[in-house]
Amino acid sequence: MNEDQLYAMRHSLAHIMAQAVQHLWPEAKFGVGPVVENGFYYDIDLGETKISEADFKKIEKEMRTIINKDYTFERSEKGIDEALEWARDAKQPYKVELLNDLKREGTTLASELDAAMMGMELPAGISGAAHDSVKSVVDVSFYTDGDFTDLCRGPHAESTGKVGAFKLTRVAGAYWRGNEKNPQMQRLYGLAFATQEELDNYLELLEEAKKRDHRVLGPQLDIYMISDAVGAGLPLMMPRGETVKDLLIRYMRQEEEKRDYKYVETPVLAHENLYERSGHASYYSDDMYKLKDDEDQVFYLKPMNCPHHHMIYEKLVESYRDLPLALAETGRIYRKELSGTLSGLIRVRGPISQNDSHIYVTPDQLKDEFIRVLELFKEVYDTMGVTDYWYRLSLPDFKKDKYGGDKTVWEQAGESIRQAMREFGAEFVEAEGEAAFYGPKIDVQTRNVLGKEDSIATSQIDILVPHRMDLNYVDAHGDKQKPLIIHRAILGSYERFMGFLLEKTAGWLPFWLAPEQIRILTINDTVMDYVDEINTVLSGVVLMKPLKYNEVRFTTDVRNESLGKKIREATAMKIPVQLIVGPKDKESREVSVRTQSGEEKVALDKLADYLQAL
RNA sequence: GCCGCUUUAGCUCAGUUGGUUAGAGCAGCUGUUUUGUAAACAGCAGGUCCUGGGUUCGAGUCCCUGAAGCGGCUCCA
Repeated sequence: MNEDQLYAMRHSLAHIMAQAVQHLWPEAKFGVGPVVENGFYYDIDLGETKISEADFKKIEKEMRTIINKDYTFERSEKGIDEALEWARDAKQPYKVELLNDLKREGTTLASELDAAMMGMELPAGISGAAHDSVKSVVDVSFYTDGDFTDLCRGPHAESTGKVGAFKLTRVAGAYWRGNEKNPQMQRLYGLAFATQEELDNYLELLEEAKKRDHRVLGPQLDIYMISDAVGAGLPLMMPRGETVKDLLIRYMRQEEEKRDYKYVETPVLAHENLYERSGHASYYSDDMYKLKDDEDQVFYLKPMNCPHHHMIYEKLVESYRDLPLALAETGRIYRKELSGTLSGLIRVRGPISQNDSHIYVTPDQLKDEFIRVLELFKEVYDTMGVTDYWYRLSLPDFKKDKYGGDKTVWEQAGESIRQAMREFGAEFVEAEGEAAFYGPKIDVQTRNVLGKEDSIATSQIDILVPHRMDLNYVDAHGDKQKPLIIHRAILGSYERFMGFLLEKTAGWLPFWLAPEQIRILTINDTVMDYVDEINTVLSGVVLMKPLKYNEVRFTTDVRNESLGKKIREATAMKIPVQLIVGPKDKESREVSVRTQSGEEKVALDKLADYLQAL
């Protein structure tokens, strides 16, 4: 089965599901029902009636009945006014709304998703997403199977009998047309594959992915914990987690200082005036933790480090000769995230320890400095073993009023980044409407264990705040100029990156980062004196790559337990190097090294070299 | 924040239509065992059934609050 057939099949299942729902709840009002990765969904408004997972059996049964009847999917076309009449007769207000928008604007504006659902007949060469160019829609298409007709562009499977294997997976709330102010509909999700076997395989994959989830692994490996007493979204780094985080911080600082970044530290609080001056207050004051002191002064817990750094810029920079200037900080920030968005280490309220830096440049330094940032991205990600990522160039969508300032400056900045990316040879996609309010940006995108796209880091151009905050330098002609700012976070936040790394490695962090790198497992207590010798050797091992002066971290398990049990426990804690020591090893002055890749004997006097090479 | 689901021992989970002292495995403790590449054996101990209300002769179980977690939506400087 090819991709197109699979698409048609999944899309047909969306119709069949809607049809089944209509049989069970005739008052159902339908929104849109597109194909998504691995399946489909349909948005349904049932008023007060709530569908729960307990209803899935019933719906699936009805779907099977429809499938067994093997109705043909028949396509028909109607003029737009005729279509509107149909939607009104069928008491489908959401379809009426979509058709009205189609008639008026040539598109449904809300998103490309909606356009894909319409039976739009577009003039040749114009895609559904090109809002501005399409102004009239003449005909729309419908598909009918049995007693169910839906506005739809298609294509569909030949008949309801030819739709492969499916399973309803969940129901969720979803705002009509993605707008919080609109009513919330019930979104029914289903998985669909060509065969039952493929569906089963996918379900198994989901189970496997769960085991790699950093929210499971993190607490299991004593990396971090969440305590109800402390609060939601406020993870506590445990000793092992703090070890990893500190190593990451030290490594980044090493790499950044090599490249002439200047480290600073700024307070976690700031007076409200700072955010009013920077312009952040008007965008984000609802999302900042506000504190009032006894003298009625208002402070915020800092939700970003930028304005603080700009104050240091003001003090340090007078002339173009002072540029570029890169200020860096492990900035601890706090954000009042909505409770429903919190998730493990990936989305927290704080602390978010940012690997943050602001690089102040003249306009003609912008491109080269941006390339240097891209080089650092590559260097760091290569070291971390992160290879499956791509860049997203996020540009403004001027139809949103979020984007202020001079349009040509935005365009120039966007073009500089594009140039830099091309010169550097980075692969990237462009996304309209994803820019920050102060400038275009690139995001580093990857996929999590479930295949869902996620940002792990960002690099942004700030073209607005230097004007807002009146940041200046004097150029070669003695004239006052505004700098541009590259705002970048290579590892994003250290917490988030740790979550990402745990999932990517399934908990098997690279040797240099493992909180407990080595565990000595004894076979019996006749080798205690030899264990002391090994301890002495390990105490002298200091790793030099990729982080310099990284003292080796090891423990000893001399408990009165079987070797098998000691191995089992050490492996459960994902300890990369297990040294098994028994009478035979003592005799031959070796250790038995057990790693994920196998077992080998290493002579005690070669052990230090062996570890350096890992 | 919104919609749906979930919350029982340190961990993973059982717990029938509301009915005596709420169960299991692992972990823990005590004893025996000195072990060669993923769980030695036996015994013991361990629980405000998420919080606060309510219905009932009786609530882990039913109803209402709230909290936290999960899946989405919205948001993400």
